[in-house]
Amino acid sequence: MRTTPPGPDTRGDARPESGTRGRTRRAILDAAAEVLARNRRATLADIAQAAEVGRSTLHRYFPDRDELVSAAVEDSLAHMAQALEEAAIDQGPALDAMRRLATALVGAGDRLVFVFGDPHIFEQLPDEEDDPTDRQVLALIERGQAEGAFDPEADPVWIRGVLWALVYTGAEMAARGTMPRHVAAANTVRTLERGICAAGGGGTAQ
Amino acid sequence: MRTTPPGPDTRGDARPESGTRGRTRRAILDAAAEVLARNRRATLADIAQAAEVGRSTLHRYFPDRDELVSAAVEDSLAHMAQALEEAAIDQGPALDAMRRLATALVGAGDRLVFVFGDPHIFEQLPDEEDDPTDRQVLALIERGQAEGAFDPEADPVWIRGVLWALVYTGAEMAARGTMPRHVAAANTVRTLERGICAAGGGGTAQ
DNA sequence: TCTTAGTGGGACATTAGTGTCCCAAAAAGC
DNA sequence: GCTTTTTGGGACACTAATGTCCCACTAAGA
Repeated sequence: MRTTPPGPDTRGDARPESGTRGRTRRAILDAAAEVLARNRRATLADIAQAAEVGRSTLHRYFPDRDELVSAAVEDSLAHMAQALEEAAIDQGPALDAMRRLATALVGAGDRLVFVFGDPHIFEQLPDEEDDPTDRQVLALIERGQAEGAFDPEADPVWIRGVLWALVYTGAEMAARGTMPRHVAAANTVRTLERGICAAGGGGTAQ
Repeated sequence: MRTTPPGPDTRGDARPESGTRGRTRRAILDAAAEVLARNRRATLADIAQAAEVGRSTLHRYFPDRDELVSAAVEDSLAHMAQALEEAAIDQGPALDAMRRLATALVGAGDRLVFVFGDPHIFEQLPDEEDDPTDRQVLALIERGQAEGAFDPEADPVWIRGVLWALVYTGAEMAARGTMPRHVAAANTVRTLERGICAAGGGGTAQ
């Protein structure tokens, strides 16, 4: 007599990820971010197909759509958090830190587009204030302003918005194949630093 | 005996928009852009409700979802085209033209978010190359580079991407109430001109 | 090799969204 | 005022998407 039904073993947290299961879960989450980034109305069947997984397998891992989306969001945020971790943005000059950050985030590609491309998802993120990733970014911005590296007159919240928007643009262009990733990253950094104007007479700011 | 069924009169193009019908159509298109900008999975019922219109009325104007979306996209593009027209971006110094353009577009708000926020919609726009709006924007960028106002080393396509991204950010913040519209527009222009760095030591490009 | 975990796919039931039709009532236009 | 247009809502059929279950098959691991 079998006591446990087939399918992924969810009881307890003892085994975090057993080989096969881990890989399947990965594949599904990756596919979800990729597919949903491009089409918010994609069906579960679309996602399963992209993950090269049966639709029933997908349901085995994520009982319903909401759970899948939540998990994919969480996973994507984790990816970004790790990219941010590796960029060590609390170290060195703020300008350099920002460069590392932008480069790292452009590399996060689809996941960025997925999470921030959909206002609906975006709005119901675990309170912005509480998100450690966001805190770190804001901290960097404020540090940069204090150091005199970033525009002191601009609202930090605005700068954060700009940062995400430009990184998003870079990630999107890279994902779309408009330009190779490293070029996109370089452009992002360059634009962050000087806008789109020529070196000399650019900022005739009021 | 009545020969014409109730509902909007679509025969011929004689009468472009009879008062009531025009207003209803407007309301639906506005609501569609607004609602879809915030939630791509919104249902027709959601849109009808936002437009303060019965679901059957909505169907009367737009037989199916695809037609509604197409019409809403077209309408939004028309709005932007008009904003662009009013900005007269082919006149005066490129820098000034860009300021006018950015300001005008931030004002387009939801419509911008609607059209450019969804890669799925965005990708199936009438060939980018053929879109006159886009041509004008690219022309402005190239003119700006020729005039020495815009960064001559940056790819015009990249600059266009940046322009849309920052305008989008401004529009979103205004729509979300984070800051009043005119502040958002000012921030957009300022960032376009000088990035996020302080005036003096900013662009230590590479 | 043998056992077990994990999978794919088919066959459903259920639901949510879509699209159609009709009719009484409200609004617009005269 | 009266006529015509337009509307909202209900009832409906239809479809796509979701979620559940089962079973045979395969890959992984002892």
